[in-house]
Amino acid sequence: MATVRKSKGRQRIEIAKIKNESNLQVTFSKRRAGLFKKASELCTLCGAETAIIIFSPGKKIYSFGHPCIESIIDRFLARNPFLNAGALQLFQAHRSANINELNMELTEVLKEVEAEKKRGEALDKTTKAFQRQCWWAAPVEELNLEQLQMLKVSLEMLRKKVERQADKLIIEASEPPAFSAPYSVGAIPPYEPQTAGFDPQGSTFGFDGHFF
Amino acid sequence: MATVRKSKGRQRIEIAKIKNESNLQVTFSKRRAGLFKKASELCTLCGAETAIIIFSPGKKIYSFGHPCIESIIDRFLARNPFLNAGALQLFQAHRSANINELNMELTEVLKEVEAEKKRGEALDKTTKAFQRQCWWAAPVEELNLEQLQMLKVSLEMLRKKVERQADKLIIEASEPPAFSAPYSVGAIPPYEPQTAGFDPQGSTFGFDGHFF
DNA sequence: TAGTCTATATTTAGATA
DNA sequence: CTATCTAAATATAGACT
Repeated sequence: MATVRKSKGRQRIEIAKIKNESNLQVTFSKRRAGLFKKASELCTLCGAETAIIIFSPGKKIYSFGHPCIESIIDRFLARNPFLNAGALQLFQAHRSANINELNMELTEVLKEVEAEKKRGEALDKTTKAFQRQCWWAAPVEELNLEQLQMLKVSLEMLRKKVERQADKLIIEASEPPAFSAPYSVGAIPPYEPQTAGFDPQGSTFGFDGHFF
Repeated sequence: MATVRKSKGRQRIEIAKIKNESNLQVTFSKRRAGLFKKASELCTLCGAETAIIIFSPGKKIYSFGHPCIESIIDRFLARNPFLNAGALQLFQAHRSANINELNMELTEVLKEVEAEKKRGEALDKTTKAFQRQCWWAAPVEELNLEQLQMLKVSLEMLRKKVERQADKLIIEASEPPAFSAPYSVGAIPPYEPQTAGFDPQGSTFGFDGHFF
């Protein structure tokens, strides 16, 4: 009697965009889980520090990080301050006057910081406690003078972002605020992936995922 | 005649820190490559956007990103502005006077930005060109009013970093500056991992990889 | 969307160059 | 560190719950 084959087993698939929407979803879930597991194992086996961020096709965000995703990102950014520095300068050439003004402001601010620091406040215990905290404190441990300057560059970048966004807001009505913070998979031992739901507010968020 | 077995094949290993330094290195290389490949496949198969950052046990940095690691990180941070916000407030409580001063400065700066923007400069073509650029431009496309405020928080954070690091520099001699920018695996089709060598300058960088 | 069950495709430990 | 080879360990496509 011919017993019906339950399954043909794993089939080979071409590495190309899956067209069947349902299959795509299932494959995404399974492979995302697999990827996180592999990352977790890499961390444990080799003592590596790993961060993974995934935006699903539906724009949901999933992340993994050990020992702490933010600290890893921070260190990455600190070492990678501005790949587009050349491009920025080009941009600045078009607005150099205003930018110079802003830069002077920035210098002022930094001077203030210097001044406050020079008042000689010793590092208090609170500071130390917080340096044990996660992302924003961690990289401080590693910053040297040069990296500090990168931070300064980052500061300038942020200002530009704010500035450019402000431009945007003039010509676009802004969306209603809604925020939910993504969670990260932090520790390894109890390996357990988590999801962060963040629903883009409709098509105003319509980002096609390609910049070039 | 007994033909010598060339290999016992893949052996099961315990998922725990590999003690043999040589094995650890080899396993790290192989599994890192495997992880990047899996990530690449996930992107292609499902149209996901993925960023991976790995710090090797030797503190070298490896990264993967599609379509662009910085844009993914930026979007992650924009949605994840400050998990430690509560902790920060505690910290601020100890220095509220000074912090308030700094915040006022910040407000000033932001006001300036507002003012400049209000001069009504239309977005020029240069701006648009640059918005097609990678990380620093990309997120601007997605920022709403609320996210803009997150940026402001980030700005404050950066200032604190600078400030705290300045404190550090008082009590520690700084290392000689040396910088090399990490590369990223950007596109998928020709899958090809890359390495970024960044040698920490000796034990002053001695970071044990754990914050807690 | 998340599990379960096959049967097979892929990855990779260990040895070696 | 990178590459290759082998055989065994894992991951996972497809079908179903």
